[in-house]
Amino acid sequence: MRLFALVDCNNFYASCEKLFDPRLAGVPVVVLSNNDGCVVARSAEAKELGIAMGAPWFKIRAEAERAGVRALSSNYALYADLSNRVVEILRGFAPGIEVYSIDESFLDFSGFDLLTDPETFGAAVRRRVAEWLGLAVCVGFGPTKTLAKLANFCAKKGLAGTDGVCVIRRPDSPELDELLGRIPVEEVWGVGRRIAHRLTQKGIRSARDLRNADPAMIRSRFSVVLERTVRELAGTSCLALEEVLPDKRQIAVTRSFGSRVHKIGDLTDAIAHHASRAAGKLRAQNSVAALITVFARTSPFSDKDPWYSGSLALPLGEHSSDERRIVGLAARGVRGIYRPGFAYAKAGVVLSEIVPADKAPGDLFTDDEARERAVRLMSAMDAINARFGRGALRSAAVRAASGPWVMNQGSLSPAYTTSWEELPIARAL
DNA sequence: TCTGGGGTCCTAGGACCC
DNA sequence: TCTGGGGTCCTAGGACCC
Repeated sequence: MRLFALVDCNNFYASCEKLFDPRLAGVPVVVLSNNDGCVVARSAEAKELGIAMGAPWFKIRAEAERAGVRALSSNYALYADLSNRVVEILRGFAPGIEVYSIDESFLDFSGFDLLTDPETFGAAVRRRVAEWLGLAVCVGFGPTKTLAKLANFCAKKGLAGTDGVCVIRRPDSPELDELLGRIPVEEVWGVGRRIAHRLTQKGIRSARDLRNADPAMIRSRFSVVLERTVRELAGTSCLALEEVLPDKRQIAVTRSFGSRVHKIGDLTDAIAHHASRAAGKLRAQNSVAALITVFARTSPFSDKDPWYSGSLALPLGEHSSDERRIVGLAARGVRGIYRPGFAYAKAGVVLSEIVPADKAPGDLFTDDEARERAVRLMSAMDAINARFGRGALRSAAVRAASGPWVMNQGSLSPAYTTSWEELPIARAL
């Protein structure tokens, strides 16, 4: 019998913020996306107030602040560090773990004796994360990943199970049948808005309806992906635990600007910055890329400003992760996409045709010695920046972050756990 | 004034091959 | 009059996830 668990942190970003700021206890808290654009996380109190996920902050700000809501800029240094700590704790519980997202992990207990029932085990996981980190998690167990995810949903919503733990043991039990009947089909993992709409038109409204659908029909009318979801709901495990996350095949760094950009110089600064970040991510996974795409666009929301979107794919000539090549080419590419007279709202850099550095095809004209020197230079640069901070040593094309393109972060909390200067201080009263 | 960012997978269709 | 069969590769677009 296979057994998966999905562990998911409650209101993760909002909980991380509350962890270090006692003034936020009991206060409705929302965390905003980059540029303080949209609500991407809400504390229980904020959900209670009916604040919607994804709501543009500028639209709801006045009303939310009247209701006492505190809004914070996203602090990814903090969330990533706490996420790693949660994962370390979970590793102590499970023989296999897949880190599925910053706040969710799948654990695989297939063929493993839990020594106790899953309910007790799940409670132990919750207790340890709460004691060691002060964060609340919910745990869902199921014979497939899709059912574990569903069990987690039920635990979170209090639909089944108790105290944040829900166990789906047998895919064919009458209790599960009843439960699935109460869950709308769009809550099933892999069913988004579009597919939910099409399914509903066919009379498939609940998770039970979807489980009972004919897999062959689903495959022909929808896709093989949805067919797998149907089979997983019925208890046949189709999705394996992916313990090692594969190298990225595409690396993107894109940002909305803090305010509109009009000048090519500012646009070039932004793109050079993003290219540098992307190249750093590329080297961090020990890969090289052959293609850079740069793009810039105006706001899709504005009725009065004319709309424009330009992008350009630039071959690097040979696979590379050399900061100088990537930043230089991206910055030159800006000349190809910039059109004067537009109010640019967003720009980005995408690296693709990525392969591991040791698998990069060479060609007759490759200067192996120069290439080797570049590799050593990049390692030295990355080592220096790791020690002295990002941007301590950089290409001259990457200027200090200033200008209209720099993103808004009106209310950024300290990097409590990753910077000596920002460690929280406890004082006796 | 102000609306996020970063990914993956699958499919259909076109171009091309013998 | 009558016009095959089988395949690969690539790209764009659509869908999903957090």
